[in-house]
Order: sequence, then structure tokens, then C-alpha cells
Amino acid sequence: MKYLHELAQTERLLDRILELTVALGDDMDRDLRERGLTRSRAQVIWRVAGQGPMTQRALADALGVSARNVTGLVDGLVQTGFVTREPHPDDRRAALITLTQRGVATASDLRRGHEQLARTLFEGMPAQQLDAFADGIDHVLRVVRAALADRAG
Amino acid sequence: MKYLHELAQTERLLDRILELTVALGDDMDRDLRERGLTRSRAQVIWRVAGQGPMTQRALADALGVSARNVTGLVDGLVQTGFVTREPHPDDRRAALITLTQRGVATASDLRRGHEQLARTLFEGMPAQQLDAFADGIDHVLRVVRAALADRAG
DNA sequence: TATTGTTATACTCTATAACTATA
DNA sequence: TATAGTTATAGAGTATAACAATA
Repeated sequence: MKYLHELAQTERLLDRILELTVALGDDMDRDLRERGLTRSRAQVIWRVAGQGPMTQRALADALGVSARNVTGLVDGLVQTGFVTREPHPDDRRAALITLTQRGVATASDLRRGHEQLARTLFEGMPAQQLDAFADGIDHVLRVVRAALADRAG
Repeated sequence: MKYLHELAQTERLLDRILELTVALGDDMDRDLRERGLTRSRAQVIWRVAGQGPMTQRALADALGVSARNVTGLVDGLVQTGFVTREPHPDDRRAALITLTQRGVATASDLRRGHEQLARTLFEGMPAQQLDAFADGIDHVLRVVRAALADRAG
């Protein structure tokens, strides 16, 4: 019976991890929605803010989605005033996705929100527990990555 | 400079947690896709398997989505042969969403997959580390839940 | 009157395939 | 020929509002 008990324990832990993923996602979605953004669109802003103006092709590769999808995401961001399509200096086929003033300001907000979230989540957690927690995350992350690579193989 | 350093450390930890949520989601999506399911539809099967035949209204409340949404999810599950709409014995307005043979078999597969995932993720993790990890998850989950409740007002 | 679930309508994310303009 | 990005088409999740059938 020991085995069954241990299994139930790890399953409960898995459930809490899954619950955490949902709760974290809900929290972010709510925040983004207040800014007129979605998770996918925010990722575009995040990338462009980090790497500077880039083509849609580069965005598609970075995000791991189709070129068509990026067209739609950028359309939405242009309409809502976060980015513009600027002509590429060397390639007339391509456009450089560039943050507007609003886009830049939003990227700063997202950055601060990320810092704030990290602070809120881990403040009051002793350094020792923080380390143990980080080790656990790394362990699980490695396993999941390996499983994904295995299936993709 | 100590503060900045610590902040960067917790931010990296947050990044890994977010990366884990994405990786776990991708892994589950791939598995579900092979079964002809999506995450939303699998949740319907999971609920009905756990609680027995239920109305769409009950499903909508349990999943926290609109009644319209459930209509669409059930439509998809009926078309793909996982559930049927059975007449409710006491209320002719309502239908009881019921698992087909395929639905029951799939629910068992999902259950086993959940056990297997828990086993894979945590096997080889010493009990002590497991406890520390669980504490960390609980801590973070409590904070996020509190943040969500706070915003919800 | 209130509730269950549908139709009507709309937005977002996502994909493949065909096509245009340019390299 | 190859590449960047669009149009065309399609499927899935999500929402609100109006409505029919029933409680």
C-alpha cells in the first residue's frame, strides 16, 4: 500500500502544479486584458522590445508559429496602436515591426510587472527554501523537456 | 547592488516557472491531439468521468465558461464520438452529457496518463526535496490565488 | 418569471495552401 | 529559385445577446 500512497501524493503535487499554471495564466490574462492585450500579442511586444525592430519572419521563428499567424497578430497590434510596419531598408519584401510610443510604454509596464510578480511570489521565502524550490522546478523542467524532445524525435 | 542581484535571481526563477507551464501545456496538448482531443474538450470528459452524467449548465459552472461555449464543446465531442446528449429524466429542457464507450475508455487513458506523468516527473526526486518543492508550489499558489481574489474584488 | 440550451454574431489564435512581390 | 508576407479558407475557443422551450 505504500506505493499507492506515494503515487497519490505525487499526483496531488502534479495537480497543484497544473492549478498553478492555470492561476498564473489567469492572472496574466487579466492584467493584459486591462491593457488591451492578449498573451500572444504581448509576446510580440516583448520580443520586439528585447531585440529591436524585426521582420515578421523573425517573429514567426522566435514564437514558433506560422507566418500567417504573425500577420494576424501584427494586424491586431497595428490597429490597436502598439506597433507599426516600417519599410525594411534593404529588403522591400519585408517590414520591420517597430514599437510605437504606446508600445514602448507598454513594454516598460510589462517589464515592471514581471519584476513585481517575481517579488510578490518569492518575498518572504527563505533563501534556503528558494534554492530547494528552484532545484525542483529545474528537475521537473528537465524531465518535461526530455519528454517533449523524445516525442518530437 | 545586492538587491538588484536578488531580484534578477527571482526573475529567472519566475521565467523557469513560466517556461514549465508552457512545456507542460505543450506536452499535454500533443498527447491530447493524438487522441483527437483539445484541452477544453478533455476537461469536459474529465468532469463527466468524475461526477457522472451532468447537464451543460453544470458543466458551464464547473468549467467557469459560458453556456454557449459548452454547447460548442459538447457539439464537438458528440461529433467525434466521445459523449452523447441523453434526455434528462426530470427536466425536458436539459440534456445529460454522458460518456460513450469511447469516452469512458479515453477517460481511463487520461487517468493513467496523469498517474504516469506524476511518476515520471517526480521519480528520482528524494523525499526531502519533494517536500521542499511542494512547499514552494503551495507558497506561490497561495500568493497567486490571493492576487486573483484581490483583483476580482 | 426563471432557467436550459440554442441561434446569431463577433473576436482571437491557430494552421495549410496558393499567390504576389521581391531577392 | 527562394523568400517575405498576403489572401483564401478552415477549425477551435471564447463571449454577449436574443430567443424558444420548459420549469
